[in-house]
Amino acid sequence: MSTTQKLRKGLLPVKPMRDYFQDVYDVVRQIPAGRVTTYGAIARYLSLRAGARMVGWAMNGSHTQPDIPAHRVVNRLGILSGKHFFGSPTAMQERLEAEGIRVENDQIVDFTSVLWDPASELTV
DNA sequence: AGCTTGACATGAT
DNA sequence: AATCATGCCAAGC
Repeated sequence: MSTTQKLRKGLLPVKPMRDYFQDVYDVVRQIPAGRVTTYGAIARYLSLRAGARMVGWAMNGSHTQPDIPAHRVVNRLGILSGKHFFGSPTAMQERLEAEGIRVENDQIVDFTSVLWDPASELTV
């Protein structure tokens, strides 16, 4: 059970806020290559009251953690909203394409078929 | 010590 | 159907 989930159930007295950043990273790390997920999906899976925006904020710190495939997280429309935060404007797209995901005009082609929803794919 | 601003999402208009 | 408005919470200013 994640730290956030424990907190929600009252199993933890307080939640150091950085911790749900870790939860987010843990989920992101589990995204299979060639699949993507959304900020909202992660937020829902972790029962984050904070919502999707905080997931995005969490990802802001992901560059410190090397093993985070941040390029596999996009917004609910399949748009590469975070590409601006990669080294080059095309880095995110190139990484996705390297995994077999087609990207057209900053948007993932056939988005729904590559979508990986942790709530349904990751057994809870 | 407020006020604005987000790698978002959803409900209301 | 397509905007507009709001919730969420942390940081920057």
